[in-house]
Formats: sequence, structure tokens, C-alpha cells
Amino acid sequence: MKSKATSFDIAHLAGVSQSTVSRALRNSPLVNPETRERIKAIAKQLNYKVDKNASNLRSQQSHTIALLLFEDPTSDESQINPFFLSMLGSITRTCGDNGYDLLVSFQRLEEDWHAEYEDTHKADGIILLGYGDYNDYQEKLQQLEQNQTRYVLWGALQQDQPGVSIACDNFTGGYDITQHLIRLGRQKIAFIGGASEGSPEFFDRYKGSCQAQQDAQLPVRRSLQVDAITTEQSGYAAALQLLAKQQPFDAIVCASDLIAVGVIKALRDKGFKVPQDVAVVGYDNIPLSEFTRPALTTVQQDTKLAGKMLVETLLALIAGKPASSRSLPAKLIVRESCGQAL
Amino acid sequence: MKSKATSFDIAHLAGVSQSTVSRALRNSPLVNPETRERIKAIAKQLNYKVDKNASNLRSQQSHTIALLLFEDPTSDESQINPFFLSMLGSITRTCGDNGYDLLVSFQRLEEDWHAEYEDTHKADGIILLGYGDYNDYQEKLQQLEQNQTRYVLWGALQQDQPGVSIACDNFTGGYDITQHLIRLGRQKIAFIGGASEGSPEFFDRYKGSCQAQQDAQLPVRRSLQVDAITTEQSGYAAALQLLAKQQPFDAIVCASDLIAVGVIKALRDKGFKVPQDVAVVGYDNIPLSEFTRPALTTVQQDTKLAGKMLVETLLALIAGKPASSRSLPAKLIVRESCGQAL
DNA sequence: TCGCCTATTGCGAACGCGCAAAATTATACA
DNA sequence: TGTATAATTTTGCGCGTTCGCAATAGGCGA
Repeated sequence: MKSKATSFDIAHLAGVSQSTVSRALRNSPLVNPETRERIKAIAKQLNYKVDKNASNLRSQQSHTIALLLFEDPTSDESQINPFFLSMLGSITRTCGDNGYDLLVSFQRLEEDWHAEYEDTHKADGIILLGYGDYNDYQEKLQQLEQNQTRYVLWGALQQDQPGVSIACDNFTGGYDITQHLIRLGRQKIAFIGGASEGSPEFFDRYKGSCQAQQDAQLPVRRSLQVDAITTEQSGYAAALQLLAKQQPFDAIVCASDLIAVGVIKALRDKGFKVPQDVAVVGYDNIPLSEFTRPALTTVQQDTKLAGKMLVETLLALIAGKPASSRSLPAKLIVRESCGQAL
Repeated sequence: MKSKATSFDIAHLAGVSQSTVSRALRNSPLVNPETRERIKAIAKQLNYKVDKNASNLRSQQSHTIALLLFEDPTSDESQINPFFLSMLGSITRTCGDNGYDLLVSFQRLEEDWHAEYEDTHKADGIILLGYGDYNDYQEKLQQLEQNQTRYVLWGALQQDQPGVSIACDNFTGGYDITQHLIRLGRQKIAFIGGASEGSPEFFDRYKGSCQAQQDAQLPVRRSLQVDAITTEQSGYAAALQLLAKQQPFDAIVCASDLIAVGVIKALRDKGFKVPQDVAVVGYDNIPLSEFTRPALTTVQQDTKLAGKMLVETLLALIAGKPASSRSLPAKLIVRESCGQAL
């Protein structure tokens, strides 16, 4: 048993042809159940495993999907956004349940990841996961379309965007959490996080937030919005920037929990009390958000469901079935930082 | 350009043979630089990519490594241990830097993952990452050895264990943090976390902790040790169990941060002040530990380095170079829960 | 007894690329 | 001009499967 056994060895031992072995191991109905069991027994005994490469080559599919994670360019090299990680768990599991393998890779937007996976037959399809600037994607997405690559996108649903996306309802999330603040009596609500087409998820949250203010007859002040990416540092800097404007505000809606953590730190450093002076709310409900002081009021995205949807949608696409974009509900998680208990 | 281009198409267009194309794209020195560039240009123009399956089949290696994550059996389905996640970041990156792909998969100890990856040629080697009961591994490790599978193990270094491991120095970590507590005047130190051969990492931490107490002439009370696995719930339950023993203690060394979080919650629920009445320290320095109240004093494992070492060691093994186990230093992170500031 | 149908099995050809040996061309030197 | 030597390219095969189609055997009615 020096070199690994091949299907020929099994065939020889079982006294059948190699193709029968192949069929038997694939549970083909074309082979006699009796023979099949015998072949399987021998295979097991020889510790034989089907060579994936040969199998993939022949059948032209890999039973593998690739997960591409796009990070904010400035984020720390080693630290991954906890939100994505929680999705990762659900994605790997759903893959496993469907007999697919998962190839994980971190990418920067600039690189030409687009062809790297499906064209090489490393994967049957791609999941794109990122918090970044989707505008940069556009060109790449076009290429994916052209190459007829199967892919699913996590993020904001946009009309003109090609392909299929799964997203949480960012507009409603932003709306609900802002409405909650308003009901608690906050009137001058700031927003920290990118508010432009460049980061559509954040933008939707912002638009939801604005809508809530309008519906409550509150004036929406564009000057109370400051850009930030999803890191604590960026949130901290953005808060200082907001303070420097010298405009009054009594609440801050942050586009992500990580931002909120930085914002709270900045406010405290500058002598503000949260939530007494300024209420601060986040988005994502990362594990950490429960432990900040005050505990973060935030919006939870159902990552478990999201991961499942992403994989299942992609699998449908791969199977040639039609699949459509879908928006998942967002859920308000009320804790302390909104000032509820006051 | 309906179906994907093959190397034959390129060969035809370039007026050379297919094998020359193959070599040119692999930057073989056997081919004229001029020809090579011409071939590359044509390939790019045709959007040609080498078929990984064919290439792997021929060369009998996949340029892929598999990461197998073993969870504690009872841990929540969707939530992944944050400590492993932080390692995941570093692992994926190191893989990428070395031109390797990463297959990620969650496993339960019971399943026969052992053959699934290398025998099928899906991966050239395996990284085993788990916090679980390593005794259960033993049998599987034997099989890996027998099949000559290349693998690297994360966890405790044990003499009789086959294969190569990378680990943090758990003994010293446990020693240092306990010594720190003693210097702050704590005398009756409890330990929460498995303290048996079954979970060697925890056991090493425990042994380190005991040694520190002995060196300080303190009596080591075995009754002040309670088992727990790495979850908040388990920590909570274990703390209650410890309290039920009615034995006095003024500090608790927890085998992981997640345990510590549960322990603190339990103590507080029972009316104890942390760290005034009881100091509590953790292990791992997960992102959350900075945000608990009081902030956790803990031991940091260099996950960035660990991930890098894991991958590089495995790659060495794959390349046929000798590689040996290695222990990485642990670093004490002092915050509030040890009572330093009192 | 013969022919036909069905349930299994066998045969041989791809799949797309990489390697080794053979073949071709270029270069140099007597 | 001829030949030895080096530089480069080509030929031909094999990696381990899967798949379409042909082949075989046995059962059954006429």
C-alpha cells in the first residue's frame, strides 16, 4: 500500500471494470446494489478516496465555493471585522450541509480577484462580502457578468447593480433606531458613517435615519453627518470632527458598532456623558456591543440567516435555477446607550 | 469565444505547441523570453486562466491547505470562538502570501475528517485548530501519521503526541498571571477551566498557576478548581459551582476570557464585587476583554505570529523540509479585573 | 427455439495540463 | 563547408475520473 489506491485497483480486486467502480461509489442506480456494496466494502478496506482533482477535471465542477472578503483598506491587518466573522460561521456550516467546500480569501479591491476563482475552476461560484466602496466593484462585477461567473453579493440592494444580492434592510434599520431615539426625546441627531453612493449600506442607514426625522417633523441637518469607515479609530476621529463643528446635537447614530465604540470613547475623552449628554447607537450587534459601557443600543442583522441565504442562493444559481435578490429584516436591540433607562 | 479557451487555443494562435504555452505561463526558464511574452499577451487577451483541476491532477498537488476548526461540542452553532477567528485572519493572509488557497471547515471530533482532505487531494496539508479534548484526537492523529498526511496542530505541546505542534507557552502564561495576583496580595486563588490531560492547554495553564502559588509558599487547594469549557455559560455555571463549595477564595484564574466573562457575571449576580472581593483574570485577550467591566486582566497569545507559524510550518512539511514544534511566548495584559488599581 | 426487452456492465474517449525524451534550430569553431 | 555543442521547442504520453454508447446476460412471450 505504498502509493495511493486508484479506482483501477478496486476494480481489479472486485473483478469488475473501473467504470463500474466509479458508478458504484457515486451511488448510481445503474449498478446492482449487491455489486455496489461489495465495491464499497473493498474501497473502504483499501482506504480509497476519490481523487477530487480528477473528478473535478472530468465533471467540470469543483463542489467548492469561494468566499471573498473585502476589507476596508485601512483596517488593521490582523483584526477582522467581527460582523463578517459571525457570518463566516453560518456560511461554512451551510456549505458543509450541502456538501460543498469553502475557499476563504481576503482581498483588496484593487486586485483582480474576479477571474481567479471560477475561471480556474477552483470554485463553482463566488460570494462577495464587503463593507467597502461598492462603486469600485462595478467594473469588476461587469467582468463577472461577462464571464458568466456565478456570484452573490452581500450588501445594499441597488437597482442598476448587476447580479444577485442578499442584504439586510438597512433603510428600515436606520429608520427604526432613529425613531427610537426620537421617542426618547432626542431632537438633534447626528450621523457618523459614509453617506454617499460609495457605501450604499451606510447610505441606506443614513437615508432611513433622515426619513425618521422628517416623519417626526424634525429638521434634518446635513452638517451633522460625518464620514467614517468601520473601525474604532475612524469612529474616534469622526467624533472629534463632529465636535469641532460646534453644532449642537444630543444623539449620534453610528453606521456600525465599531464606529460607535470609537465615538463613545471620543465623547468621554472630551467630557461628555453617554447617554445623558449624548445618546449613541450603533449597528450590527457585534458580540462586543453588549459589553461596552454603556451597553450599545444597536440593530441586529440576522447573520445566521444571511449566511444561509447567501450560500443557498449561490447554489441555486450554480444549479441553473433562477434566484433573486432578497432583503432580510433588521431588528432593534435596545440596551443602555440610547438613554432608554434615564 | 463561447466555451473557455484552453492552452491549445493559445498555442494555435501563437504558432507554438501547447507545452510551450504551459511552460511560458509557468515562467519556466526553458522557454525563450520573447516567446514567453508573446504567449502571455495572447493568454491575457483571450482571458485565459490555467485550469486548476487539470494542473493539480497532473502535478499531484493542490496548492491548497485545509483549516479544520474543532469546536467545543456544546458551543452555540453560529457563534465562533473569537480567539480562533483572530487566528483565522493571520492564517488566510499567510496562505495568500505564499500562493496557497485556504479551505475552511468546521468539524466535530467524532466525524472522520482525517481522510477527507489530503487523501482526496483537495489539500496538500491540514491545520488542526481546536480547544477541545485532545485525547479524542489521538486515534485520528495516528491515522494521519499512517497515511503520511502533512498536518500541524495548534495547542499544547505534549511529548508523546505525534506530529508537529505550534503552541503558546501556557504554563508560563498561567504562572505569570497568577504571580501577578499574588503580588497584588491575593492568597486563595481558584482556577476555573478543565484541569486534566483531556484539555492539555488548560491543564498547562493550571499547572503554571499552581507552580506560582508554590513558589510563593502558598498552599495549593485542588478543591478550588472547577472544570469549564470555553463559553460564557460554562463559566457562569462553574462559578456557581465554586461558590457552592463554601470555601473561601479571593481570586479566580480563568482558563479563557469567555469563561471569565461568565464568571464575573455570576459573581456579580451573587453580590460579590470584582475585583474588590474577588479578582478575576482571563486568558486569550479577545477583543471583548477590553470592554468588560471591570476590564479583564488577561494573557495575550500572539495570534498573528501563531497563524503565520502554523502555515509556514505546514508549508515546510509539504516541501519535505524538516519542521519542529514550537512554543510561542505569552504576554501578560494588565487591566482592572485583577485589582491592580486598588 | 427464436427474438426482443431490460437490467447491468464494459469499453474507450475525453477533461486540460506537465513532464521527459526526442527533435529541431541556432551558434561556434576548425 | 561540415560538424560538434548548446539552446530551445515539439512530440507523445499519462494524471484518475466521468460519461456516452456498445455489449452482454438473463427473462419472457410467441
